[in-house]
Amino acid sequence: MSEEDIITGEESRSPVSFIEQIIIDDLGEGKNGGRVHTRFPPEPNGYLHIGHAKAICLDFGMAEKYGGKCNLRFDDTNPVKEEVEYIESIKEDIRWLGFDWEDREYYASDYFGKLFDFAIDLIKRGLAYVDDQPAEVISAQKGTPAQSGTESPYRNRPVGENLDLFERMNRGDFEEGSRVLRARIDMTSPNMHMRDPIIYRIIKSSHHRTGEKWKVYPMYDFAHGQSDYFEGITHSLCTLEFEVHRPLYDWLIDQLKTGEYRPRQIEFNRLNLTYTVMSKRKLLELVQDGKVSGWDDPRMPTLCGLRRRGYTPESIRKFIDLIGYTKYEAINDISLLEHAVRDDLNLRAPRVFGVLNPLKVVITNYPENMVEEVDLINNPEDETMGSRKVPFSRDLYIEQDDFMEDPPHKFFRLSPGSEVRLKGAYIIKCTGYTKDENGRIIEVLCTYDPHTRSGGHLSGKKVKGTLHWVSAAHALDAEVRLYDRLFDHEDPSGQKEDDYRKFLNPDSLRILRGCKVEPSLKTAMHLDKFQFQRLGYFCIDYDSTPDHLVFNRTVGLKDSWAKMNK
RNA sequence: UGCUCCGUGGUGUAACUGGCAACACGUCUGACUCUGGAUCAGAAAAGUUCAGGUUCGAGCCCUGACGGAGCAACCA
Repeated sequence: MSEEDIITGEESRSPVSFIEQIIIDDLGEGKNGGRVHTRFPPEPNGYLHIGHAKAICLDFGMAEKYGGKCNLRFDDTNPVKEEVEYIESIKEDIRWLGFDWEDREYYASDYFGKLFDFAIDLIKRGLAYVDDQPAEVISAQKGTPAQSGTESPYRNRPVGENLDLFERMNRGDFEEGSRVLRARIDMTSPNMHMRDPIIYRIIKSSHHRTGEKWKVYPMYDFAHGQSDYFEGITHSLCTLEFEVHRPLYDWLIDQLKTGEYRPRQIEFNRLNLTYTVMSKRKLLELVQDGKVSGWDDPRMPTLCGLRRRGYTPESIRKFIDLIGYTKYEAINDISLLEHAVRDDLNLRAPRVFGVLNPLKVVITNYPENMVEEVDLINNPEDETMGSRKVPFSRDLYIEQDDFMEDPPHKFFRLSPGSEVRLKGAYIIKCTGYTKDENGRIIEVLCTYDPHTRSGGHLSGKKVKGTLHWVSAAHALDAEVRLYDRLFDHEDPSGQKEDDYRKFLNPDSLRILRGCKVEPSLKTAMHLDKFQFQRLGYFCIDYDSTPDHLVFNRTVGLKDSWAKMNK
């Protein structure tokens, strides 16, 4: 595509989001010198989740696509809620997703000085004043959305007094909560945010970067737009709930700007997923209440949780690409996310044999001490991934579900008298089985046909089913963690009467021990991803060691047999 | 009861300055298969919240209803 095509978007028919269209139009009009500069502004008070990924992909994605830049800016204006701990995790997650802010790592706190000066300037221009009233009184005077507010008795305080008071607020002369600085706008505005919003409050906690230097800290509205302005941001993309803040954003920019350049705030819908909660507060509660093992519990929608679950950055980006950006709230089906990982892992995850619920199979006519190495394709979707050798012997394990004593009509697997293919090896026939004193089947007896080995001259023989298996003597023991959706209600937070915690799924984690996996997995590393053939995609958990393998199930394979039986 | 934003198959999104409502997920068939996966072929599924209006023609423009979301933190 030529540069012209990129700007007009005429080359590709693929539809663009309304935001991208705005960018294209702005570029076309030559606004802001034809620059595109975005920013991703997390508050360091929690871990990033997949909703943030939606913002990250937009912020970095638009910059990348239109030859611009995207800054990383920590919105650290509230020292009582923010912690350094989160900063590293946020950076790690953005990098993991595949984005790079280069040297542009900024902090709103970098601008505290300029912000303070701007506040002084507003005071001097009669556009800000110090209010001595307590929070409850100020709040009451704000009115309600349907009822206009009333003016503070301090609203017309002389400039000199405001200047003096504000300086002393910052010096620490006053207690927290005793005074605030307010912008002097319009108490009768139908927009609550324009009713003389508080722009500075006194906080005496130590700040993670500026220490004890400041005793007053700017509010979000007084920091965000100005930070955008200081950084030369052109498109400030945020979620829908900030829509009503936009008039204030613009008002402040109007007071600040000196030339033609101005940043523009545009809002898009946040990401909601079925069967999950997305608010930082709720995620924090789940962690603190021990409902999950931590921020990176594989059931969490956090990026670190998804990573541990076995999701790839590509699959997350693909998913976000699929759902789009609009101006109305939606709730996205988690099955689309699951589709995105399957689709990605299908192409890149090597296939292996793993038996979750082992059932012993003895091939009675197979020589007792013989071991054959059978050759197995690592990935039928990608022959460059080669093949591997897997040991085959007389005593094997297959999946318990793959044998039925008294099978229903369309059961293609093993049952008395039936024949199945052991994938990559032989066709076997079930000749009997034994039960324990409780009537549970503990062993299945089979015979094999030596001519049916894969690649052999009778290997073309048709059988209905193909099973995965492991050689009992060679198999490795493993623990497998099966995850299901954390909530059993589609929209756990949307139920007015019920707390979301009421919908926690009691079976969201099932731990299987004594699983058997093929020996090649001995050397697998943390987060390595595999397809356990016929079962699903699994990855190695952080808890795993070579002597105690632990797998997380990322997502199951589509299972039309299971569906038939529902 | 105020202001702002928004209503398109079950779900998420498309439809360029009005021109036969399209794609994906999901669902259901069938084919193929040494993964009941993948792949392939096909089907069902909305007439665009409703009512008027403008127009040869409206999902798109106008009016009015109805419905949903957001806004009353010294949070972001």
